Amino acid sequence: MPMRSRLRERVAADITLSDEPGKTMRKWREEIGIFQYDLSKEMNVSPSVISDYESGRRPSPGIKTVRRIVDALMRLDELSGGKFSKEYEGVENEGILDIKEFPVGIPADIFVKEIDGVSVAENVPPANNVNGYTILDSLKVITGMSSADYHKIYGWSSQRALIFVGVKFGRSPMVAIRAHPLKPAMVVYVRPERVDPLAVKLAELEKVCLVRTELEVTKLVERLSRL
Amino acid sequence: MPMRSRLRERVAADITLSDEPGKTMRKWREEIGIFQYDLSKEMNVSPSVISDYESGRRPSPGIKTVRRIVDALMRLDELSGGKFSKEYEGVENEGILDIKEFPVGIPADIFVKEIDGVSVAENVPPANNVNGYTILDSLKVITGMSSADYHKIYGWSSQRALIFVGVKFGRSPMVAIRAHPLKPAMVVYVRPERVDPLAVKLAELEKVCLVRTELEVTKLVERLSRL
DNA sequence: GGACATGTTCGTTGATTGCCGATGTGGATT
DNA sequence: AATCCACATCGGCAATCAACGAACATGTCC
Repeated sequence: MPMRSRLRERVAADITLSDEPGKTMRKWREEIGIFQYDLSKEMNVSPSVISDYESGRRPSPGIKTVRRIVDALMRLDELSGGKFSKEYEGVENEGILDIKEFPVGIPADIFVKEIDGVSVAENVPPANNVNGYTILDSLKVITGMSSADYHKIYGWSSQRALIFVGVKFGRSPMVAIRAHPLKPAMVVYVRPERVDPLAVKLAELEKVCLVRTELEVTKLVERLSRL
Repeated sequence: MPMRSRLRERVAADITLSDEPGKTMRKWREEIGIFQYDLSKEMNVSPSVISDYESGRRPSPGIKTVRRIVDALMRLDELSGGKFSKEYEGVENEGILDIKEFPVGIPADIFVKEIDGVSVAENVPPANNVNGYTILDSLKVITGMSSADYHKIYGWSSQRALIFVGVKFGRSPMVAIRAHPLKPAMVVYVRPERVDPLAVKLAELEKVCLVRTELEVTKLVERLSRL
């Protein structure tokens, strides 16, 4: 239900961090092109409430209020054809199949259980929390990504699971991880042919926990999306 | 003073939009790796305050509070070597020299005055507000940018000023604008040799106001940064 | 002038926040 | 068992927010 668009986040951050949140709220309302009245009706409040915020009488609204406002703005934009939200979709990257952040961290063991995962490396301290995941086409990542783009894999949190599909033995992904300065909390191989002992050794060296799963990718995405 | 990093915005949005802001706050504090105590000292409050938020007793903190927390987190990360904030800098794009959003919209006429601009096109309704600007190297934009990346120029608001440097007659930039579905509110040419009448005509057709300035780029950036 | 449309200002009321300090807890360490 | 450490819990008070509705201001279009 809580749709996660970049626009939504951007507007929320802009208001939250503004010195004059009221004026920032107004900026976005006007940019989207709706009236105080309509916004207030969408939120089920009286129009004066909007005006009070925008004119600065309430200089530090609660985040619940900000959220209601942002979501109302998004809905109204959607109704009028979503001219706005559609403009702000990011460009997709070839090798990255999916990338998400969790609003709250998830304990590693629960994450593993949820994807029917089996731990492969042993000498790894039980990872704490997983804050997000990235699903990668391992071939495309290795062949087709410029080194400058590598950090994109890590999204907003390095404490994440990197999920590789199209893995044969799992050597190259671990080598790539070894080479990169940022380390994930967890690496997942989806239906690998088998797992090379070297990959395991590298995982232990880097202290990332290495997991394999036999789930299909589609199934995997579905499971992850209801976390 | 208010530093504008992508990480900062991301954390702010994440907390503001979270169903459980407390848990989200905790997620980030732990990810950065600091204790409640240290965070509280950085904010000059007692440690129980942090705990109260994180444990959810205060489910809708004001944005002033969120801001203080986020900024304290950023400062603490900076102190410990900025491991975090540095990871999240975006990749630079060749043709884009600078791109910023204003927290509140700025009336177009004030914007023009601020950069010693002179209006060139006439039959254009006085633009409303300018919400941000992008400074572009006109040559590189035309030769070196893939069409998929074009939307990046518009950042977060299409109601913005596109500022072109390295302009000869100003034909190609206007042609490019004509071709693209998104239109800026204003186009600025920095020290053009002269302005082609066709460029003016296109500007009038597209209803974007066209401005020239004789300011140096460095000077321009400086002026814009204190808006 | 009159009738809308859009937005502002303000007094008020109840709910919630912001903050503190004291006290409690569960786990390491010694 | 004694002592930290990191954090949770709670009562309580002042400050602020959330929301309403009525009155007020400006435009602008007959």
